[in-house]
Amino acid sequence: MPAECDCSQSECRCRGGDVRGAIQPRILLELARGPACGYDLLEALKRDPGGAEPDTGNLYRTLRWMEQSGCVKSDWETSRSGPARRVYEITPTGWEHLDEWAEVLGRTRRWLDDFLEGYTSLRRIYERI
Amino acid sequence: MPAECDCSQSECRCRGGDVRGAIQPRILLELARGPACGYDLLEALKRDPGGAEPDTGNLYRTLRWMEQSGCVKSDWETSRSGPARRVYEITPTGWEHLDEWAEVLGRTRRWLDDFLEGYTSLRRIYERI
DNA sequence: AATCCTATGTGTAAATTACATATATCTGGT
DNA sequence: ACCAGATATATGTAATTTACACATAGGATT
Repeated sequence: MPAECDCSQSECRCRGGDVRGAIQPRILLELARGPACGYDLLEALKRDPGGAEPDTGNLYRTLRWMEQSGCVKSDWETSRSGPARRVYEITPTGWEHLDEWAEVLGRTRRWLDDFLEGYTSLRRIYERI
Repeated sequence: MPAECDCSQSECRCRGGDVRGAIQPRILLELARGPACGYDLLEALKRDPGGAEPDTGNLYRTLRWMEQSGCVKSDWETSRSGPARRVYEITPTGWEHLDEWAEVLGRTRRWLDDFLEGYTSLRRIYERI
């Protein structure tokens, strides 16, 4: 059983149920709303209801990788007070990738629909016993 | 971008989009339909539309672990012709876990709904530019 | 001057997933 | 009789992903 399982065994495989590699589409969708720096994204993803808590290290590394692959581009912003911020924005390539992610995630949702439907009907049968 | 990406770079993070740890609930749901051995489950999961190709090694290991944790129980079946089969069936504990998985997966689906809705509306705005 | 919030990053352990391989039984064809 | 192929279970480990810990630095507040 996932996430909220409290059996603190090291062999417990009570994790999962969330979407793998979701940090990328989440970043892209956030940037689709407008430019943001890593810290902004971190805060935004924390607020995202139902979404997994983002990991700082992975977020910044993913952003650098996404820049290399052309999904986002960044510029240093020093005008504000406080430490310099690397502000990211989504590129046309990023939009393409977001489109592809949306397709894949649509398929995932359909699979979940089927699974949950199957579950519900089998559960009804089981209850009758 | 996920799954179907063909950029054969080793650093390409074009994977993901599927549900993490899904092999467990998939096994439980299959066993909820009736008893089955590992090979049966393998075939069933292959047929499952939209579901990821199951991995032989992980399937058998997961089954053994699930038996240890009480979700399933098994008996050797030697009556049939061919190699002996270890036939699994779901236990009441397994049903409880399946219920928990269904809850978690329901939340994942809601998150996907929100994501895809956000995507669709932002995409519409982007197109207009 | 100490502490907190903002901000970006690196290092690496732990967990998961993917791939390769080993073993054994039976069936059907040549 | 022998070989290929389907059935069936399992182990070993490489590759990848995720999680956790830590380092650094500017500026504001107390």
